[in-house]
Amino acid sequence: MTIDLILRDKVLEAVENLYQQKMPAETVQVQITRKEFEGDLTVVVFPFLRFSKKSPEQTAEEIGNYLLQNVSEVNAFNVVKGFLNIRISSSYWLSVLNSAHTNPDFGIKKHGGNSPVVMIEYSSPNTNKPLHLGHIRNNLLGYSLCEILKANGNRVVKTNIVNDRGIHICKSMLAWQKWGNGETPQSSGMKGDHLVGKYYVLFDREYKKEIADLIADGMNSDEAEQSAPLIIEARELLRKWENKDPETIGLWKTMNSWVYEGFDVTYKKLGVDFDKIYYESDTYIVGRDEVLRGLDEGIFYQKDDGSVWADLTADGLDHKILLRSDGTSVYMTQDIGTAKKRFNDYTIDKMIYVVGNEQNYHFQVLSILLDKLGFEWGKGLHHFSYGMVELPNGKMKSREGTVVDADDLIGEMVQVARKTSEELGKLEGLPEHEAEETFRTIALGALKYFILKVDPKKNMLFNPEESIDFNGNTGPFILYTYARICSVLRKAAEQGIEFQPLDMNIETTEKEQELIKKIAQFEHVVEEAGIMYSPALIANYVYDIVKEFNQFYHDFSILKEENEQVRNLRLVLAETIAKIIRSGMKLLGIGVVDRM
RNA sequence: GCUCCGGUAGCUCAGUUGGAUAGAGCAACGGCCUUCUAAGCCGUAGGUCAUGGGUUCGAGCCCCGUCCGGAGUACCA
Repeated sequence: MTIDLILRDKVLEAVENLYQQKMPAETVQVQITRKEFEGDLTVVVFPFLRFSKKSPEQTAEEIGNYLLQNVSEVNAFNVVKGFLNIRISSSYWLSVLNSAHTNPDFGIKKHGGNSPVVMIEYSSPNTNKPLHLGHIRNNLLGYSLCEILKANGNRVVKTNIVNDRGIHICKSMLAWQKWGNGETPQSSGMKGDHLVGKYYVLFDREYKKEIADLIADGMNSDEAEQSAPLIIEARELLRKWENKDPETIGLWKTMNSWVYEGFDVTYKKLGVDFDKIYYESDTYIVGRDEVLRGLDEGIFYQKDDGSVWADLTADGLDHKILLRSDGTSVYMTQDIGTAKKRFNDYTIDKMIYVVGNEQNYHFQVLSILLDKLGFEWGKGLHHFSYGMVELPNGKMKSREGTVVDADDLIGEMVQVARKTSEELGKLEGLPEHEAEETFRTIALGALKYFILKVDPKKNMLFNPEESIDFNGNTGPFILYTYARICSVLRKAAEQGIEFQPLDMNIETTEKEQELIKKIAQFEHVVEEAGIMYSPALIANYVYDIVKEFNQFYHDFSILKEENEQVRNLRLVLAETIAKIIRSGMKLLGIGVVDRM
C-alpha cells in the first residue's frame, strides 16, 4: 500500500475518532505538496469542516496531531490555511526507491490466462493512397494504447481493418488503366502505395476538368459531378468488381498487393504491427446478411426503392441507411460485419476502435445498431476518438495532394537526426550501420513523442515549415538524458564501482526526495493512462521526471561524490530513472539508445 | 438550422476527481563547456486562462448565455 492511501485511511479514521463522523473515502484528497511549501504530501481539510465544525486551521492541526501519533511514516506537519502539509520520513522514501530499483517490472502489471482480452482496431487504411501524417497519429496512438493496456494487465489483440473495396480504389484502377501504360513499382522504382496514390490524384484532376467543362456547358455542379464520364466509368468498374469480373478482380488484386508492400515498409519503419488483419472485401457480405436478418426481424425497414434503413429517432438520432437500393453495402454495413466476425474469432471482453473524431457519429450509431441486432457487446464498444492533424492552412486532403506524406516525413526526420549528430560529432568511431540505427531511433523518437505528447482528443497543428524540434520538450531530449545516464553507469562499471544495497538510514536531500517522489508516481501514471486512454499522460510524466533529473545531474556529481553511501544512492537513483525512461518510452512505442 | 468538440504566453502544448502565487518548450535577450555527453543547465521578459453571468470556503476545470474556430449531419469511406 502506498503512502497516499495509508494517509487517506488514517485521515478517515482520525475524523471518526475526533468528531465521531464517518466520511466517504473520496472526501480525502492527498496530493503532492507544492514546492514552495514545507512538506511532502498535503491533505486538503476544507471538505472536513462540515464534520469537524471547527475552523480550517484547528481541524488541520487536530488531524495533523492524530497522524503524527498514529502513522509511523509521518515525521512532522504544518498547517497553512486549510492545507495540512505532512513531512514523510526519509526512510519511507528510501524504501520506495529501493523497491522501484529492485523490481524489474516496476510500474508494469503482468497479465495472465484470465486477464481481460481487449481488442484494439487501429490504422484502418484505404488501399488507394499512401499513409500521411493523419494516419501516423492513428498508428502511434493505437500502438501506444495497446502497450499501455498491456502494462495494466490486459491481454491485447491488435487488429487492422483494411478498406480494400469501394469506389475509391476503382478510381485509382481506372486512372491506371487509362494512363498507366502498364507502369509497375518495379518499372517506375516507386513504392507501391505511392504509385497507386499517384493515379488516385490523377483521377481526381481529370475528373475535376470534366466537371469544369460540363459546368461551362451550362450544367449545375451537382449534376456535373454525377454525370462526368470518368465517375460513370468508375462506378461501372465497381459493378464489375462486385460481379467478380476476372479482369477487374485481377487488376484489383495486383494494385492492392502493391499497396500492401508499400504499407508494410511504412508500418515497419513506424514500428507498429498487428495480430490479425481483416479486409472489408471479406466482411461486407457478413454485414449485409446481418442487416437482412435485422430486416426480417423487423429491427430495420425497407423503402420502396429497396434500400434498407434503421430508424434511430427513438435514440435521439436520425434515419441511417444500411443497404443501398441496388443492394450494395455502405461503410456501416461493413463495420457490422467486421464486428460480428471478430467476436466469432476471439473471446473479447472489450473492443476499442481507434478512429478519428470525424466519425464520432458513426460509432454512436454502430453501437446502437449492434445492440439492436442483439450483440451484447454492442453497447460496451469504445470509440477512442482522436483529433485531426491540421496544417497551417487547414485540413489535409489526399485527393488534392495537400498532405504530409508519412514516408517523406520519416525520411526528413532521419536526415535531420543524422545532420545534427554529425555536427556534434558524438558518434564518431561507431560502425556506420549502428550509427544509422541510432539516427533512425532518434528521428522516430522525435516524431512519435511530438505526436503522442498532445492530448489525443484535441486537434493538433503541424507546420511543415518548421521541422519537428530536437531540443526542449522532445523525444530526443529524453533519449539524450537516457544516453547520459547509460554513460555514467558505464563509467561506474569501468571504475569498478559496484552497487550496494541501499543504506536505509542515509540522509537524503530535498532534491533527492523530489526525484523519489516522482519515481513513486510512475505506477499511478501508468494506471491513470490506462483509465484515461492517454499516452500523453505518460509522455508528459516522463518529460517531467527527466527534466527534474537533468537539473539534479547538473547540480550534483555522481561519480565524483566522495561519500560512498551517497554515491551509491545517486547511482541507484540514476539507474531507476533510466528504467522509468525505458519503460515509459516503451509504452509510447519509442526505442532508446545508450549513446547519442 | 441541429448535434458534438475545442479556445490557456507571439507560436506549439501541459495543467490530476474543483485546491495554495496558472506551467513547459520554441522564438527573443543575458550568462555557463579544463569538471559524470552543452541534443544540456541557469537567468530575464512574456497571461484579463475567448467573453459575460452563476454555483462555493475556493473555478482554467462544473452550470447557463454570447463570440470565434473545427467536425458531423450523404445511396463517400
